[in-house]
Amino acid sequence: MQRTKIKEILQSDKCDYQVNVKGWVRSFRNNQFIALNDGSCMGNLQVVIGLDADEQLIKGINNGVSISVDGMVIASQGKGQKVEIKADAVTILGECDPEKFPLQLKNRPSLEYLREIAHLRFRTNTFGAVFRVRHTLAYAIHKFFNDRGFVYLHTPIVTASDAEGAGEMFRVSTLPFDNPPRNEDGTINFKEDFFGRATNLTVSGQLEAELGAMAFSEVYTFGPTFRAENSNTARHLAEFWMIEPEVAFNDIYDNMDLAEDLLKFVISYALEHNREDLDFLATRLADEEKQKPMNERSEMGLIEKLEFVLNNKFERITYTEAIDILLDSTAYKKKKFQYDVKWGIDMQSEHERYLVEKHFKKPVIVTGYPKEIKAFYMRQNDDGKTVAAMDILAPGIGEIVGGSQREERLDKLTQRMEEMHIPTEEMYWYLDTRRFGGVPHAGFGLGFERMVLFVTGMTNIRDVIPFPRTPKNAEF
RNA sequence: UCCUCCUUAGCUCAGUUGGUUAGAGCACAUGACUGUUAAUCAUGGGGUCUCAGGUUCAAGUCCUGAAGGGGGAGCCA
Repeated sequence: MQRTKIKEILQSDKCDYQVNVKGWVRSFRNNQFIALNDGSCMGNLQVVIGLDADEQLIKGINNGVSISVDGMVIASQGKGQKVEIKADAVTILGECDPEKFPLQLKNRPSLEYLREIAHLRFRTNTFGAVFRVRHTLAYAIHKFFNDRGFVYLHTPIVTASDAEGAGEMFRVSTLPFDNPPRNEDGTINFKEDFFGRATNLTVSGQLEAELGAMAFSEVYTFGPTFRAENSNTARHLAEFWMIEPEVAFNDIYDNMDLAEDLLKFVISYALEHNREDLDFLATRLADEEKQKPMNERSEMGLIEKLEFVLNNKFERITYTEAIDILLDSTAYKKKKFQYDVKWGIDMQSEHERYLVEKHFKKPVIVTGYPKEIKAFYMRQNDDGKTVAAMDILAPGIGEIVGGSQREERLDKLTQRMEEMHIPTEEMYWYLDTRRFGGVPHAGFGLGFERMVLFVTGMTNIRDVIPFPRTPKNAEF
């Protein structure tokens, strides 16, 4: 008999039909009631075993065991669920030694502990919900761009350029570590390496995406990104996923609209398709908040927050306005900021948090940053001081999107590259787009895990990627 | 990388001013009960108190160092 997904059975009120279900035992009560979960949804299906069941079978049914059940879906006699399965036959597919099974759900294992057994944590309610939502968000991103006629461009994972200066890179090499070929001056001879040159894992697909946009008009990338920074925070990973749309003929304002539309679309898509998971995560978050002192609790629940974001326009301010707001704040006047505020600084996270969480209390798009603190490819504004950059700051997360209108004027671009000591000869392929039919264009990078954090209400980025890679940690 | 806190049973955590045999809940085993919802009740087994030194008559408790983890910061998405 073909397997029926538990989600399908729980979603319908239909009764009195024969099914087969397979899944993992979450709890076994009273030698009679199995709570069975197959990952298709949050809820467990109650499987009822007759009291006359085989003793060996009953002994074998522990938490974590995988089973196959044939039986009749009936209206439940007990409270707590509409339907249940009266089992005719139960087969144990894979046993699970309860003495050794590290996942004991009744102990409410901590997120930190579950991170150490990340290969088993999918079998918990929290991580089940998180990764179903993560899937939905990934799908919604592709749907959003596909519906708008974007081409999904696969930019390379292995790259030779270190142009963007986005951070420390992981070297890709097949040279022997202990005895690499050397040049006469003692430096390593990468001409003998696999690619015939020094190569690294990508830190961004943007530059390549720009090339695609100069032909397809609108493209996006969605792939893994690698930063070898020694960052030990709840917001950083060495391997993370990034979405980078790049659109020809767009200016910075179109770019802001696109980013805001994208974020709102994927949030609404998740609310629509993963409501049960999000409700669970909202409850989990509310429980966690109860542990905190009053003044640290957030004013809104998770669902409320997501709906608020959907229903309100993101605040749009310039960097100069942002600095003025900070200078005018009581926090600044009472010297609450650890770092000083003045025009030209790269805003610290305490400043960004003030703007987003205290002043505006919603996502804020900041534009027009000083050119000194931004990348070479950003379009220079007429004031000669600022560039057409935009960062979207989200409450609780900080920078979730970073983007800009790109400098399409060849002379201005090469001049800026020279000022910042970026080799223009090596970057000929990038500059060619400005030489041969270049157009104004804009794009941004959206950190996927940061978005998953925002939507799920989780607080540590290591809990929203299946197998986190961070300094000193590449287990599993 | 910096600051700060933590590490006690398989898990979550108590452990008093340094003082005899380190406790609880859950999990596990055995038995009872059987429409349960983190089932319940009884009984039982389970400890290199993270590791290495040190102070002391005596260290889970105090000191030094190391490892791992949390929170905050920097870098950023």
